[in-house]
Amino acid sequence: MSYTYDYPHPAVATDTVIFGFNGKTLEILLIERGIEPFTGMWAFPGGFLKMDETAEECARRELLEETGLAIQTLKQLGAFSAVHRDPRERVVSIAFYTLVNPSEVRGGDDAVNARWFPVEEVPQLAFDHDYIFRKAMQQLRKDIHFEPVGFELLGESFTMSELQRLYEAILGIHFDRRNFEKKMLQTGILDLYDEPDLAEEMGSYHSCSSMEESKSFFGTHHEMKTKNIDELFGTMPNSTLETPKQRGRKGRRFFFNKEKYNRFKQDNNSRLEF
Amino acid sequence: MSYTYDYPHPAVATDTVIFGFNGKTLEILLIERGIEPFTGMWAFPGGFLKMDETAEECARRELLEETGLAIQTLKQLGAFSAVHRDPRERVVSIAFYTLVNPSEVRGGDDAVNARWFPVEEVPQLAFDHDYIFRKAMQQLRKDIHFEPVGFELLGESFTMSELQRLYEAILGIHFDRRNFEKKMLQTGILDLYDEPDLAEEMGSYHSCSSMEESKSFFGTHHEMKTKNIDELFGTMPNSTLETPKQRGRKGRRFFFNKEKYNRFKQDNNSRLEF
DNA sequence: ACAAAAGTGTTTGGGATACACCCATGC
DNA sequence: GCATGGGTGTATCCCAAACACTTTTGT
Repeated sequence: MSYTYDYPHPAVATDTVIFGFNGKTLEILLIERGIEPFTGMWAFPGGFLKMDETAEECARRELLEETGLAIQTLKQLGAFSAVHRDPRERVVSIAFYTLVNPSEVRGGDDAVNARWFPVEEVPQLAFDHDYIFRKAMQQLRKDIHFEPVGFELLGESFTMSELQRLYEAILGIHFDRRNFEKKMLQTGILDLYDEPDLAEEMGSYHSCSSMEESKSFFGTHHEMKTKNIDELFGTMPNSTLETPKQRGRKGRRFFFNKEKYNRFKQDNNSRLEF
Repeated sequence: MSYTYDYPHPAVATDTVIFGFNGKTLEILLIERGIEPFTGMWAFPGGFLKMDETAEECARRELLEETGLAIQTLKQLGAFSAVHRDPRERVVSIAFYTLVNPSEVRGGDDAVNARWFPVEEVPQLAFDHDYIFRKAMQQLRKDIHFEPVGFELLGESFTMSELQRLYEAILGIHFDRRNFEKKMLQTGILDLYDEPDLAEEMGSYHSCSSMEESKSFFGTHHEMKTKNIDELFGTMPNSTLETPKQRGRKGRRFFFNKEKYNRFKQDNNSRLEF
């Protein structure tokens, strides 16, 4: 079966950058390519658009097929249309990004050829995915200032320092603990989390974030270092990378109150911030 | 001649939202469709992607062909991929937006079926262009906080109140004159403009902005009102719409100092603004 | 002359920043 | 018991916001 057009048509594909946060480092989910071109290289999950689905639906479908992840929210990064970005034929890719709570995802890890990489240790990627990755990082850093994207990376509840570490990992800067907490609470979009069942909550908490698991999981690819990441993280203080133990203590837990956020959003719609 | 593929390919097109500012209102440039579908309706300039050009090159080319505008900078809005957004065939459109100094554009006005519309008076548009327009307004309002997009809408030099009216038109809010000036000057990206030749400067200034020209130009379409615009501008104070004369007085003129901006940008790269 | 816009400073309040000690927990 | 992280309050500073009168220009 073949499809004929009066004018040449490019192929249209989607690619998705999936960010995760393991309590210490920000990571992205990559798959290893099994076919040409770029066999053996790592790339973002994605695939070709079907004629009866939107780009976002396509990205969601490919994500489910390739990584087992069922994602609700995807944010569009934009279209990438360099003429020779795919050596096979002309392919325009619409890229998305999303943030997931790692605990929901660990199941997909043992899928062959799909793995999380800390953003500081991303290998060279297939196609123009290095470029897409840089754009995704920029976008994430922009968005986190205005949208509660960060909370999607954490579990249903989280401690203030988990949240702070997340912000520090994304933005690459350090905040004063007390000032950070004050500012976050002042927004009014966080509420204290009454642990519904302490054992259960702590159980899932540990299962997705203890250092032992993280270490064994990230295992052997600490030597993979690329230049583009040095550009991105050149100004990042080492502090966020040096403290090995950052989880497991008790503390007040919070949750993201969506109703309060929606009200907050309406109030702060238009303000001047050159 | 025809083109055959093993899998169905959507067509890929671009559309461009062109913002202009006439000293009082924010406008967009629309073209009237001469062919099916949506014959007679207004739409954004755009067209189909060629196989040897990027999406941005395509948008630039179509802009030149359809409106005579030679634009350097286009910002991508994103891809629009609703399955039935074009009744002819599956078309994915990559939308851009740009801001132009109206004085450079007035020449293109008399082209039949291309006209500027104040953003408050945009008619119903073809395809999903109403939606694209809303996205463009949102994006512009976001971007103006962080990027010096506004200056592209003004001439080489401008007065502080012209700049203020532009910000007020885009954001739909009112600023205190003195605070606005202080804040703008504090950024350090504006410099005083030494008029190179007073007569020449004032000449081109008047030629693109006097009220007489604006009035005759916008002439007869003040009755065109759409709901989606009411949504966007529901909270806009009437003040920006009621004062008829807002130009022509002398005053200190400024210009946008790109070198200073670049330095400013590097310094303020990462800051916390939830 | 009159109307509209340009030019100009100060005060005040709130939010951001900087900063240090004690306590609880886990090892 | 030791190390790590959790919990907590205050003083300062800077920026944003509010605010009015005089001068200049255009008609």
